[in-house]
Amino acid sequence: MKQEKLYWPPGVTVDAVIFTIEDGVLKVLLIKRTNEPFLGSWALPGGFLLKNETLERASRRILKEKAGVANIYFEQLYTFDNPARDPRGHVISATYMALVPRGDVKFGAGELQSPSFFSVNKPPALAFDHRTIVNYAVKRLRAKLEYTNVAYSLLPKEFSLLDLQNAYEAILDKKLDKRNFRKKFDFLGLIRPTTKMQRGSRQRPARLYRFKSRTVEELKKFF
Amino acid sequence: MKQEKLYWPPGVTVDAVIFTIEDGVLKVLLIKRTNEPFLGSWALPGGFLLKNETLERASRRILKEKAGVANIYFEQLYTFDNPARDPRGHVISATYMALVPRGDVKFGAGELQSPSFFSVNKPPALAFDHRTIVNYAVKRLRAKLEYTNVAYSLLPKEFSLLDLQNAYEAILDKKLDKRNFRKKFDFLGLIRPTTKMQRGSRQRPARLYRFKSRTVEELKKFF
DNA sequence: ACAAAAGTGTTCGATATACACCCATGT
DNA sequence: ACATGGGTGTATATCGAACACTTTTGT
Repeated sequence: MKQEKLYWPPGVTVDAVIFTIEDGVLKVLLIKRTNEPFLGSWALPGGFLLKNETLERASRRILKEKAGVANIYFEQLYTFDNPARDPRGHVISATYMALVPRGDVKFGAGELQSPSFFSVNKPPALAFDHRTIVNYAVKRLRAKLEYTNVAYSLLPKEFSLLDLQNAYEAILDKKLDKRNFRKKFDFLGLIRPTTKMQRGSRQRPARLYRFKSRTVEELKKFF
Repeated sequence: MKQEKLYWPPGVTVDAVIFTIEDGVLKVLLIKRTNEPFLGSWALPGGFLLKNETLERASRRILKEKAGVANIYFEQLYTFDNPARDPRGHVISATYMALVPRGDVKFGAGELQSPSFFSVNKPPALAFDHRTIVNYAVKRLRAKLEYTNVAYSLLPKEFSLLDLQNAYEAILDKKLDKRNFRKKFDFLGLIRPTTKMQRGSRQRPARLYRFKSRTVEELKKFF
């Protein structure tokens, strides 16, 4: 190919927006950068592709390294390539969104980057264009919640109906009516009651439920 | 950074799925490849990024070169990087979807790649993973049609209600009820009648309408 | 007994769907 | 006159939203 000289491969990174629900709040996993640029800033976990690594494999690697989780729900979001996004030059970032139950996360023992979850409502200042990326991810997650069953991937295997409703309320950022919420899930048939009850609270124990399917399904409508 | 040697920038290309409506059918622009690999196959217009070119700039360049259009609606779709998608090696492709009124398209005069529109329902065999990309784009376009006013970008400035309905039917691939369709648009208030009537048919002339806004707007619901 | 969350139905308004006939024009 | 698409309303079904009290448990 004659024009070979014109091709100029930009750097390719992957950044992961890892969401969880903690204390009834939607949170995102951030790490403290130990390299320039933006040394010391909070940022999304991510990095350059390794040799011959695909975008998806790189995302899985990051999920494993930073959050100790595998085989969870994740999907590609968008590829950001604003020329000003990286002071080092032309670096494009393919971004992924992952959803994890808080209890499944195990931060690496010798992790120097102090990975922590932050509320998406009051996050610290972020490196690069990561604030934009988080906002985009939240928007996508909201949309997804309305026409799929992805909520299963944020909750433990067994959960009360209030847990479920709290997750929806945290993500959609609005109050929902308890009776209508339960009616909707009843109608959708996505979850199944177990025989177990929630333990350790000092109120009436709630029945625990499970999602019938732990793979993504699209629904007609939702909320 | 110590791990520099591990970074291996893959090639980065852009491919454009350019849709239009012609003869009441949803069509996609394809070119005949004049280079290896897949020499002689039909493919989406696209190519490697030029030096310092952003993904979006590259998409605009391709739109201009292959379809002679600028300032039209387009959006990023997805970044494909299946390792088997390109026989030359690790090449990732950021894909864009563009919507153009058929009448606005001007194929380049000395164009060797015979750009032509093909129905998305019976397309020829396509190079690389372009069939997958087209299917993905159709799905996105359908979804978009249901909660935005993007239809404006597929139609000429002035159009009859039947033109509009035909566009929706072509994309959604189902028949719609004429009265309900008009009622919906009436309710949504997206279009405005002009004083002009359609000329040159041998039936009763239809009133011509315009979209009130030719920028993308999100709606609550749609079809 | 009391505090706290669990659990449970009905009414009403809005929206979606189904459906058929007369009109205006060109040939 | 006739063929062709242009244009118009109503009735029903479905879905979403609003709303409050009794029950069960732990302390």
